[in-house]
Amino acid sequence: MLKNKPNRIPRSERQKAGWQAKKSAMTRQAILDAAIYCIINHGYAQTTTSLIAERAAVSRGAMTHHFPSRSDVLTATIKFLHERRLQEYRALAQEYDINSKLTAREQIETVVQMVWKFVTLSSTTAYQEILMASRTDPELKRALEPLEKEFEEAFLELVKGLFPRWERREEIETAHDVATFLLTGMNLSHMRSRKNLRSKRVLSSLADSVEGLYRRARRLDLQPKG
Amino acid sequence: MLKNKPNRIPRSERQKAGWQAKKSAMTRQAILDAAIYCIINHGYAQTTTSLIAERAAVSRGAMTHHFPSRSDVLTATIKFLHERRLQEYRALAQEYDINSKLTAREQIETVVQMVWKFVTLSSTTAYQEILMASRTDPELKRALEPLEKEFEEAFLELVKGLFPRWERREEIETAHDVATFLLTGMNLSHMRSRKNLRSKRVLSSLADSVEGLYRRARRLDLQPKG
DNA sequence: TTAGAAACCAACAGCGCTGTTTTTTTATTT
DNA sequence: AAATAAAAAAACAGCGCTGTTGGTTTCTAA
Repeated sequence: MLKNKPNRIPRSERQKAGWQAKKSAMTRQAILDAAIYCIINHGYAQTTTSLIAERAAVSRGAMTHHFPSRSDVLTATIKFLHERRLQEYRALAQEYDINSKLTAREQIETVVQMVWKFVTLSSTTAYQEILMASRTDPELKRALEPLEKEFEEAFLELVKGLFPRWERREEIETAHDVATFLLTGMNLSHMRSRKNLRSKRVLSSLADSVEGLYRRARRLDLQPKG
Repeated sequence: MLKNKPNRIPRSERQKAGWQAKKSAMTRQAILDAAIYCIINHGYAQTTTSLIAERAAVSRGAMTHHFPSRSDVLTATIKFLHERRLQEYRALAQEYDINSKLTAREQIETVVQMVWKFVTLSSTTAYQEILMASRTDPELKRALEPLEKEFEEAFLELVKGLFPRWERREEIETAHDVATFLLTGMNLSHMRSRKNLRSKRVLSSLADSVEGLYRRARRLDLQPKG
């Protein structure tokens, strides 16, 4: 949804130099936001050009001007989503800042909460829609591949930054993999019965796993000739 | 693909009583098989009626006779898939039969392998396509809900059958949840680097988790006043 | 063997989506 | 202020998918 429709912007603003470029960027952004909205609320396959344009409050023709074809919009959208997810993750890492006075266990539980929060974000839903679609869409797959790789690396780096005393790459990477896979899988499952109870137990078991990996890493760090 | 095209069946067979019913069941089955094939190879959204009919080597009109609308085919397909998945799981449970001479750890590793095998089956891929589509398709969601519930229960029952000595419901259910969520998530992730190494480590960590839950359950079983 | 039912097939009409073309509006530059 | 460029809008044509209709073949039962 285009929050600042150009014709609603005061004349003073609209006469400044560079206004056209600003306006263009605005509608471009509105289109990308709308595309993500549609992917989340209607699914990837149902995200048609008309639907995006309508949501962005832009004519389809205007959209064509910025993105000649449907796949152009969607390619740009996945790149934008990629950036947004990185940004959201960094924000979460700050929000769930690990207080150094916490015990190792408490720190781990905090990070598990954080990853869970991230995995249940709507931008993750959008990503999963795209990931699933890419399985049977070669063009999308090609566009997504480098982003996946980059995201994986950035994600791991961030987690490592959260545990500065956790030096061994092997265990922290495994812990990270276990956490994301488990929480992603849990998020996708509907758990049609006793959802709260079960998810609580799963989260606790996950913290146990990570703690086990952490202890092993500490042990091997202190006594490197294992 | 209709393997036994009616006109290729010998006259002797075709003159038996009840032949028409048999033929009808055959094409119905061919349609359902084709639908699953299409969902796996083209994705849920791209699974059109024409595509299914073509794959099943049946005219679209014939298909209409069995399933008046697209959603009729797909509803029948998810029910069929549901049965097939239960059946495949039972088959795996037999194939990976737990030898009672194995240690607890070995038994656990075997079951982890089994669940991994199940999760990477193509029928699971089909299921995930449907699950994902159901998120934004209310009709599909309604049709899927009871099946999900039933499958969850049956799945848990089967796992419990594999560990007769593991009595406490709480831990075995958690172990089951952890295993399926983790393996589902891993299967969905592409792991763009060092896939083999990482997945091996994740599997081993999963076995550790399950083992931990198992040991706790044994402890609490033997000493019930904890 | 024949009437009627079941299964199957082909063709059509309506609809929505995409991509293109044409026209109009808005901004920039000299 | 006029010329040019950029942005936005509207209209159109082609295509594939769905559901429907009318007709043909194949089976069953009297």
